[in-house]
This record gives sequence, structure tokens and C-alpha cells, in this order.
Amino acid sequence: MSWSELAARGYPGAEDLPGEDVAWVTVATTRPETYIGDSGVAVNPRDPRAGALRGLCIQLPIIGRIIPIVEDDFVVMPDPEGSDPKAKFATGFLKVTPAHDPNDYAIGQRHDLEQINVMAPDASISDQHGWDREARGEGGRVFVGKSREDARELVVKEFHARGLLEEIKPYVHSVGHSYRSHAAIEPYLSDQWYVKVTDEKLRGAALAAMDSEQRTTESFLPRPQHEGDGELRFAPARYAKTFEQWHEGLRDWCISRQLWWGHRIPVWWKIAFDADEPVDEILDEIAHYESEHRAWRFSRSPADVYKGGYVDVSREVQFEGVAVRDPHGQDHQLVDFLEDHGYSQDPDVLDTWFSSALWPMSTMGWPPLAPRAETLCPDNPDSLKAIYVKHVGNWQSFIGDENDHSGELIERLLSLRDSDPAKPLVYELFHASDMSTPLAGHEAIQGCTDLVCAVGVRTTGAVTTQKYGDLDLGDWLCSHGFIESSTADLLEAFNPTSVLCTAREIITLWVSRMVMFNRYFLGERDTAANTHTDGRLPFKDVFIHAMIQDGQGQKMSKSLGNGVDPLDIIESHGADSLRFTVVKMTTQTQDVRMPVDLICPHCAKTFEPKMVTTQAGHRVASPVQDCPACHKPMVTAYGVSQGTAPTDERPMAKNTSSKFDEARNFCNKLWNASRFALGILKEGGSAAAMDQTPGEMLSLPDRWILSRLATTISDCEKALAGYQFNTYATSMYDFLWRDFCDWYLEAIKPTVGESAIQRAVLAHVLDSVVRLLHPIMPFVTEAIWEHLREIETVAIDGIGLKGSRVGGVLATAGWPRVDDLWRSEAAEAQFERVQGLVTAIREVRSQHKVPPKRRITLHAPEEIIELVVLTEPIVTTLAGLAGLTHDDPAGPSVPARFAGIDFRLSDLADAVDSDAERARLSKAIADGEKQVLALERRLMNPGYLDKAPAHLVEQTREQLEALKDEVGSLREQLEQLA
RNA sequence: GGGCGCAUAGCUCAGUUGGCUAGAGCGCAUCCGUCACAUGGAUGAAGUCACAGGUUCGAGUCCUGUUGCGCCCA
Repeated sequence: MSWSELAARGYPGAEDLPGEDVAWVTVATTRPETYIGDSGVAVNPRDPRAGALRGLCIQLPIIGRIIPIVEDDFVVMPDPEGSDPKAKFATGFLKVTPAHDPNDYAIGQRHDLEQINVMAPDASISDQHGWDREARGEGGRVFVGKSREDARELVVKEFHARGLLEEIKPYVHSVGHSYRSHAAIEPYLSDQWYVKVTDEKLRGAALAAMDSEQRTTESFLPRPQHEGDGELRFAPARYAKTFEQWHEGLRDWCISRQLWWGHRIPVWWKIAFDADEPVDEILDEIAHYESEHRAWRFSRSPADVYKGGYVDVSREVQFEGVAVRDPHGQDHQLVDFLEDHGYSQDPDVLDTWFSSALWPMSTMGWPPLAPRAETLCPDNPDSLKAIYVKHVGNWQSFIGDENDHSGELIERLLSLRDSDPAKPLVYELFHASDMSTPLAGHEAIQGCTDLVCAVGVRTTGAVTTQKYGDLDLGDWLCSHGFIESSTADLLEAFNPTSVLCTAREIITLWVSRMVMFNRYFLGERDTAANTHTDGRLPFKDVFIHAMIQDGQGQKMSKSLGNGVDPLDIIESHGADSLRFTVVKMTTQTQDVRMPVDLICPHCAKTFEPKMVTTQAGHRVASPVQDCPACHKPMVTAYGVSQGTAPTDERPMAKNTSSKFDEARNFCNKLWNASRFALGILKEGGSAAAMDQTPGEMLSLPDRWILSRLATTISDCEKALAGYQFNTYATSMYDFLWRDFCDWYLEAIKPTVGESAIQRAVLAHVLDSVVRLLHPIMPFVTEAIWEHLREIETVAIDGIGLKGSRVGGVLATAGWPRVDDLWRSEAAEAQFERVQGLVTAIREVRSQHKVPPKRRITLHAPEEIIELVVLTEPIVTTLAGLAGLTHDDPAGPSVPARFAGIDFRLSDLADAVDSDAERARLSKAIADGEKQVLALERRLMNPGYLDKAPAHLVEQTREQLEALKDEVGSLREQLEQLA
């Protein structure tokens, strides 16, 4: 078609071109060589030229192929002045190469364009792999055999020579590279294996597994209820959305990978049968395996097999394929047979997440191929539920001496075997080489060279014998040194497990796939009726933890050198500090930060590194630094990753983080408090029996600490149930440090030596603390418990501290139970009054710089004196009081206030510092007035009085009165001072 | 492009159905070699809860929008 003809069709600008010349269009490309495989040219339907071109074709230069012009929204319209680089470089015409570009592939699908593969598997230009050049009568032989890079240059050269090259412009673009070889990725058509995960049995089962509360209603599809439905919960709950949306947008999953590592796809291929091959024999052998569901045979014609370069598609052949269930185990003979007859294994390996999705079954056992036989066959070890094995060396060592437990063991086993009419177990004692015994073939026994005792069990429950009564076989055998060797019941025991802890990106990569596969493979299939019932889940709760970033909010990575090695932290801060810190950082957010410091390799000083910005914009520790303390040089982890090798003079600095200090100090606090408490408990001797109910005779700090303990345990339990680990850690931190150390230990110091009951409370509280902290501080608590468990103490009603189940270790001791009867609001309120009074006195002492050892005198009305006397000697000790009196002070004194009551302190010093006192009072008055104003404003608001709950309004009124009173008193004091 | 998170004291972070005079650890200031602990104790200073609207008697908290930072998926 000429320009004048195009002009007649309304092509804008065509009339300005030589009318008799053949019309052409210009395309822009970054990969000129792919033009050889072009099968269309696309134009945006909104392009003013599109209408004139509708229904026309163009001819590719040199190749001579005639290809259609299609209209597609994907095409970017040209905009030379625009900011979008694509529009800036676009001509409005897009060459479409469906076989060598994913976007073009999609356009090709939409417009039914040819897929012409013009490359060999090594990415050289080829006319043997889908571009049948000669048969099509096309040109371009000059390109054949050239590498893609050479072809690229040659295409440009040829176009230039023919005057077809309009322009060459520099263009910045991003090409995918192999992360291993760094080679540029060349899109290439090939046959791949897919899993039809969009099937109801996979995707549907995964969505149905979601807890209905965490599921959005739109996605709810009614279906019959199966085992496992609605049992999957995410914590924090928002991650359920990730799971749900991923499944809803799911597409079939390509599981083929062209890698040298991984599980190879268990399919064997062969190009049809030759005439002289024993076809019947081969098919019979395969059919034998097929009948047992151990193999599947299929064949495909060249039309649907395109192993993109692995096979020559020009040959008119049939492809035979056989998938083998267990090629390395039971079915290896079939594999040998196939390979002997010209089959070879598919070169692809499975996507690693496919293998990973099978993890629950591959580690704990696959369900049996055929349903288990209902009736037990005494002679068939396969029908056993489990096999327990013990290597016993020789007969003598097994039998042991008289009264040895082995004697009884054998007797019981024999008694069980012979007495129960159902014969619940097979008992064998034999040399492993003795193949005549039925259990000898079991894999756990093969390879043993010595005497073996094996017990096959047909029931995992308890059995009853006349002589020995009930016996839990598994527990009993294991307690005698037997090991369960069967994995058949592992799956039953641990699938579903309670909780899977993992990271956010794993929700889609692994969690969802384990859910789909677990439910699919453990479901029940009826091949005859073609029905499937979804199976159970691999786990019920999924806890998604935060990701630890560095101090700049960057992901920790080896190349940035901004990671912290847990082993280094164990060395510097201890394993418990590491664990406690990580638990305390486990909040509900998705990222947490850990600023990274350096440890000087010369003097061990920890310091903040000097930072630099990398070319990629990352903030990292500069490669070489000097210690701020000893001024010696060192290399950082980033420096090493950039190629700066450490030397003797300039060694590598380890990373650490100040984040771990808090936990280290906490471990230290627990250790010292325990040391102190143990000293008291050991010296106290054995406690006298308590006749009375402890509750009535306990002193205030004892009742208070037990009440606080009860509350703390319940707080911890609530936090753990909700996967709020930081709350758990914080509760324990506050209880131990603030309540137990700062107040309880200080309060009981004067009395605990004389009081057996107080020592009992101390022992119970400390014992509870180490139990509560054990999960997150296992080492320190275990070390403390070693001593604590030796302490003899009287029991306290309502406090349950069960002993160790195994090995005398804390790890197997019970979680503490404190009865609610120990919760006492009255005790807590009264102790808080004591704390308030002590703090009020300490404030004055600190303000007036009273030396800690100096005892002062309290002048107060009856109410305060009574509190002090009633709780004696707590306040006098903690606040450093020497005297208590109702009388006004004779000499210099300082006013103070507690719970709305004024009192005075004297004997602070030889003279009162009136400037300090004035400053203190002025500030207190200013603060008080500000609050009074705020409360008054609130009470003047009619809306508040009408609508807020009555008790809140009342509370506000009381607060205001108390505050006004206080401010008044403070003013008075200030005036007196002046 | 889709989804999600974060922004609160100098730093790192809590603050779960709105009631807060906003907390903790580190750091900072003053005092303390004291007999469990100086990896400690006592006391204190330090915040327009990113910004702008809205709902409400009442907003750090709920809604809308804006800005900045970050993560996951495609």
C-alpha cells in the first residue's frame, strides 16, 4: 500500500509523504534481534492512526513475513515531551514477539498471533526450534546461528544498510538477570509442569480452612463442612487477609525449575515406540504399577508437547510419559525397567516450595496407599500401629542381675503377649541378622549387628492385663529405654500441630501451600465416585512475628554488614538476655528496629559506629573506623563484605546492640535477688508448721505480693494465649523488678529473719517467678531452681507448685497456680498507701539533700501515724524515720502532703534550704493550678455532665476538690516560708 | 499496580473494645561505695502523641484526607 492510498483512508500526515512510495511504520525496540520472531504490530486503539490501519498487514524487512496490525490498549502512545520515559521513546507502534516477551505473549493471546520461537536453548538465533524458516519461505538466514548479542548488532547493521534505521537513542531500562550467573534473562517458550492449585480441592480447601471470624464475607462460599474447616487462625489477625487474598487471586502454579539442584520431577519420557520394541511387555509392566496406584502412564502428541528445544518438534512422533510415585524407594525397579527401555527422566526439578509444601508428610509419614485393614492379622507386622526398638547388646546385659528392671520388663512383656486374647503386641528378642522373625525386616532393625528387642504394638492406647492392670504401652516402653521407630503415628500425633511461628512472606510461600497439600493428601478420595473430602490441617494457629531491621529501618543483610550474630550476643550478653530481648521486641507490629553498635576488638568498648551512605542509598557503618576510647583502627562487617580484609593491626569489629542491655541487667537483677532470698531461706532453717490459715496471719507485704503474683500470672496467661509476647515479658519485668525487688524484699528485710511464714511466702513467690520466667530465661532460672528446690518450706493453701516431672529440672516443673483467694484489693490498696507515703517522704529528703543514713522525724496527724504504726517497720525503714509524733516541730521543718493530709518533717539538716523549698512549692502550685483549670473546664461543660457516666463525673468532682485543697495547702506553705 | 505496617520524651519502644494528669528502658541531671545487686538504689528534668479536617461530653486511641519512612506480593 502506498502513502497516497493510506492518505485516502484518513491516515494523519500521510499526504505529506511521497504518494507513490510504499508506506511503512517505525517501531522502537531495545532488543532488535527479536524482530525475527515478530508476528504482529500493535497500535493503541485511541491512536489517531489506528482507524486508517485497521485490517491491514505489514511485511517484515529481510524476513519477508507478513504480519497483521492489531489494536491493543497495552501500547503506549507517543509523547516526546512527556515525563514517562516509555511515552518519550514510543513511536506508537509496538512490535509483538509472543515467543520472546511476556507482555507480547499476552498481546499475542488476545489477538491470536503466531508464536514463533527463533532461538535455540542457548539463546542463539535458530530456525530449528519453532521457526521453520525454509518451509515458510522466509529470509533472514544471515542471522541463523548468531548469538543474540551478535544478532542484535547484525540486525541494526542490515537495517542501516537498507536505509531502514530511523534513529539510535540511549535508553535506560532494567533487564532481569540470573541472580547466580548474572546472565541477562531471555524470555523463552517451553513446556512446564503446573499444579492446578485453583482447584476446589486445593484453593477451596485452603479458604475453607480459615476461621470464619477472620474471613471476609464476600469470599465465603457455602460447602459441606469437612474436618479442619474453620480451624486456621492467624495472629495478628490482619494476616488472615494476606492468606485469603492470595488464594483468591491464585493462578495455576508453575512448579518446573531449570536448576541443577532440587528434587527432580519423577516423570520419565520416551519418544514413541520403535517398531521392533516389545511394546506389550513395557505396557504390561507399567500397567502392573498403575493398578497399585504407584505409576501413571500418559502419552502426548507433538501438537501439545513442545519441550522448547529438548525435543525436535519437526518429527512426527508420539511422546510416552510415566510418572512414578516413589522412584527412590519401593518403585525403583520400575525406574530401572523404564530406563532400560529408553525412557529418561524429565530434566526439570520441582520448585523448592513444592517440596516444602510436602514437609508435614515427608517428615512424619505419608498416609497409606490403601486403607488400613480393619482386622488385625497377628502374623503381619504391617498391621502394627507402632514398633518400639531397644538395642540391648547381649543377652546377659539385657536380663541383668536379679531384681534388675529388665527382668520385670521381660516378664511383663511376656505376660502381656500371652495373657491377652487379642494379642495386642508382638514381642521379639533376636539378633538382627536373624531374618526368620517377622520384625527383622523393619528398617529400624536393619543395620543392627547386635541383640535387639523389638516390640510391635497394635494399639497405642492403654491395655489391661490380669496381672499388671492398666498399662500405657508407649509410655511404659519409652520409660524402659525403647525408642519408637515407626513414623506412621507421628503424623497422627503431631498433625495438626498447635501453632506455626513464621515470617510474613512465608504466608504465601509456604503456609498456604502446606495447608493446601496437607488437606489434599490427607483427605479421602473415592476414585470410583470421583469425590474428595478435604483432610485436616497441618497446624491450627499461625503466629507471624515481626522482622528485625537495623537502626535505620533497613533489612539486615550480610552485604550491608548490619546484622547481629546471635552467637556474639550470647557471648557478650548471655543466651537468656538474647531470648528475653527478642521476646520483648515481639510486638504486634510488622517491623522492629535494632540499632547496631560496634565492639572494639582491642579494648572491648561498645560504641556507635560512624555511618556512610552507599551508592545504592543504604546507611551502613563505614568500612574502617577508629575506636573512640583507645583510638585503634578496625574493619567493620561492611568493610569485610566490600573486600577490606582484617589484619592483626586492624582486626574486624563485632556487631552488637544496646537493645540487649536491658535484659542483661534484668538477668543480673533476678540472679542477685535470688541469691539474697536463698541466703535468707537457707539460714532460716526448716519452717515450723503453720496451724492457722496463712491468710489471716500474713503481714501486709506478704498479702500484697501474693495478690500481685496472682494478678501477674493471670496477665501472663492472657498475654500468652493472645500471642502477645512483649506483654508477657513486660509483666514479668515489672513484677520482679518493681514489686518484688524494689518493694517486697525491702519491706520484709527487717522481719523475714524472724518469721517462718514470711519465709514461706518468699520461697513461694520466688519459686513462682522462676517458673514464670523459665520459658524466656531458661538458663538463669534453671540455675536458681537447682538451689531453690532444696529449700524446705511449709505449703501455702491455694498456691500450686508442682515438682519436676523428669530429671529434677525446672523445665519439666509445673506452671505456678495461685488461687484467686489471694487476690486482695484491700491489701493492694493499703500497700499502695504505704508506697505513697514512703515516696512522699523520700521526695522531701531528696529535695533537701538529706544524706541516706540520716534519720528524720515525722510530725503528722493520727491517720498517718496510724498507717505507719500498723505497718511497722516498713515506713520507718524505707523512709528513714527516727521518730513519730503528733506534735508540731520545735525547730526547722519542711511541710509535705500525702493523700490530702498535711504533715511535716524535721531533723532534715541543721537548717532548711528555703530556696530549694520555695522552688519546689512554686512548681507544685503551678502544676496543680493547671490541672484544676482543666478539671473545672470539664465540669463546666454541660455535655459532659449530661452524657458522661455518673461515676466518672463524680470522680472528676472529687479529684477537683482534692486538688484545690492541695493547691491551697501548698500556697499556705509558701506564704509561711516567706 | 495490589496489600500491609510505622510516625508518641534526645534514642528504642509500650499504650487491645475512646475516660490519660500519656508510660517503660537507655541516655541526661542531682545525691548515694549501703550489708542481694553500681549490669545497682533514691529523686528529678524532658512530649502540640507527623500534619489537616471530622465524629464525640471527651480522641494518642475511631473516620477522611495529606506528608514522610518501610515491608510483602505481582
